[in-house]
Amino acid sequence: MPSVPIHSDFFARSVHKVAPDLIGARLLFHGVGGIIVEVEAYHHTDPAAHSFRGPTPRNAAMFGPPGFAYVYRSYGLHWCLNFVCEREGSAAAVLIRAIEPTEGIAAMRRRRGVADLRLLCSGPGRLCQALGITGAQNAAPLNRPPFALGRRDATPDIAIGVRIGITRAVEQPWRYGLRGSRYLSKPFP
DNA sequence: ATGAAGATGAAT
DNA sequence: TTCATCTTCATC
Repeated sequence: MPSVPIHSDFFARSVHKVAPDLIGARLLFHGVGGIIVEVEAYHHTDPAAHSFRGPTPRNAAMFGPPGFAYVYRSYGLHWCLNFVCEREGSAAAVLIRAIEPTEGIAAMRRRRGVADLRLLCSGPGRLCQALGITGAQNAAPLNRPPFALGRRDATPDIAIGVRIGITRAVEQPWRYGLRGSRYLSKPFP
């Protein structure tokens, strides 16, 4: 169902351009997924970014070329999915924080152990569990299976806000969401 | 070698 | 608000 596929060039731009452009796009993994409704932008100049203090084994994918996944383990038990952006070495990425489930809902419910649509993918850890994404997908290319990304057809109403769970970084409007969506991890002000 | 913090989520 | 759960990275 991904209409027009998203290719690597899409990600070879400023992370602050890519992030809002991802709202409304379709993300599938093995045919399971939905519409991206919430993301956050991270740049290596940002103290909250994993890449801020230079390359490490964990963040290596962030320093690689755009159009690849950066998956990391959070709090020892959750996986979080990012899309690497900008030129190789720029170490910028967009954290995918929430999607609206549209495909493979039965599989998502099985993996998550809950039925409520709103609890399936409303959060970075939740959506990885629902789609079956793990560290095995770190550094995987986004432009070919099992990933499938589709462009949005119309520009949605995008809400802008500060990021979730970030206390040390400068307060900047680097969180983007589909305004009014019921599938956000947290509401926008 | 050691420890503190962490881009979270679920339960209380 | 608490806690589960454990990797990562900085520091000693």
